[in-house]
Amino acid sequence: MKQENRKDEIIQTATKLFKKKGYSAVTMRDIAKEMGIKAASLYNHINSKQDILTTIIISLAKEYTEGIEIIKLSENNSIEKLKQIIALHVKITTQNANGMASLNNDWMHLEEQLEYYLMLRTNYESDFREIIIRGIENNEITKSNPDIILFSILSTLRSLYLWIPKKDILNPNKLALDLSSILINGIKK
Amino acid sequence: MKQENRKDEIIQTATKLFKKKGYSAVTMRDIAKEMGIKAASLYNHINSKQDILTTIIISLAKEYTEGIEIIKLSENNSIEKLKQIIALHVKITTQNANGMASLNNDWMHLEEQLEYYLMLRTNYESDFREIIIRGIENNEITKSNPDIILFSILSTLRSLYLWIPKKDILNPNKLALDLSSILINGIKK
DNA sequence: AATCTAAACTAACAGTTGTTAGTTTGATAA
DNA sequence: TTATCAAACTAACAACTGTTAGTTTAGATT
Repeated sequence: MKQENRKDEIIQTATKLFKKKGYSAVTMRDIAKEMGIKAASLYNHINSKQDILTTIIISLAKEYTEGIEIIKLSENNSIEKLKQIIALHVKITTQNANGMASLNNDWMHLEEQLEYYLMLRTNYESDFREIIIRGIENNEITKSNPDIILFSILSTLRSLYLWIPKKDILNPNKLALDLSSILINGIKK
Repeated sequence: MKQENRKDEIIQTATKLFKKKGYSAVTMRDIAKEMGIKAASLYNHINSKQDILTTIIISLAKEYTEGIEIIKLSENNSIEKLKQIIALHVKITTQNANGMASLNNDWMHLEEQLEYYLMLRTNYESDFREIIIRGIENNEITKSNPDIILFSILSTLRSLYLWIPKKDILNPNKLALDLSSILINGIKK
């Protein structure tokens, strides 16, 4: 039977190169060279370059969707839910920092699955926004434009992929706690 | 004499397309088509595709460098300096949101000027970090890992280009104030 | 020993890429 | 009117792109 782990190697290698130069700038020959084989050989394992990108992005998008679904349905208060969202991003990004680069920067090169991806993203942002709005209503969160709060937190979380791989400053749990403190309580003494 | 504003039109058009699809995915024929001319005609005004990218990125990077230089030398306290940095990002991004996409996502495609760009970026981050560290020493800022504070604020500011163009929610001054409040004081009531 | 098969290979394709060379156009200045 | 010239054009290039077809290799199974 076909060894699925060779396919995974290709996806992993592609993901690494996509982070470095972006999807469009990486050629099939680049990916093959990195693995020590010829470009044509890749097609014994994958269908197309486009398929690689789709695999990377959609699987990550689903992880986020499933994660926030659980948080949304939990009984916690709003601040607690925000902390869970922060931990979710730290966890997924720690596991696959390279893939997060594609999710953030190359989603527009999806073709058949572009619309589906956008739906997942819109839903995710809606769920997130809803948690913030409920927090303001419950007097847990400062009365302020929910979109600016959403944007501010989400931007930081979406950029984690750039920082987490750097000289493994911290373990993921400590990072999630520190981030929660800064994003929720601010930095002013 | 050569009309410099035609060159500016090309750079502006390219910047818009670079934001949409990234530098590598945009062809000279794309840029020309958007302007209603042929690709070869672009070369009456610009030297190369690479030159366009360099112009976009280096001019923005210099704006940030000059901005933080002034803030660094001012007599304000640390919190005030942070507010000035936030206002600087809002101002530059409001003026050229499309260009910020290239600065954030396509800097790795710089060639001759890559090293210079990286120097500017490293210096900018060092100045920013130094302001945070002084703030902690002065008891203005919570004792916490300065790199996480830096990362958290800078990620939000670097993502502004994605949000500012959206349905002009706010005028820049109000946005800068709201952002300062959230980033500095947090969101917890 | 013979067969099978996953996974590599070589060779080639049709289309696209950034760019150059040389030419035409049309408005302005002499 | 004529000359000038910025800025468009057509045509072409060599290199590179994703992908396919057909072949070889080498280890495992019969």
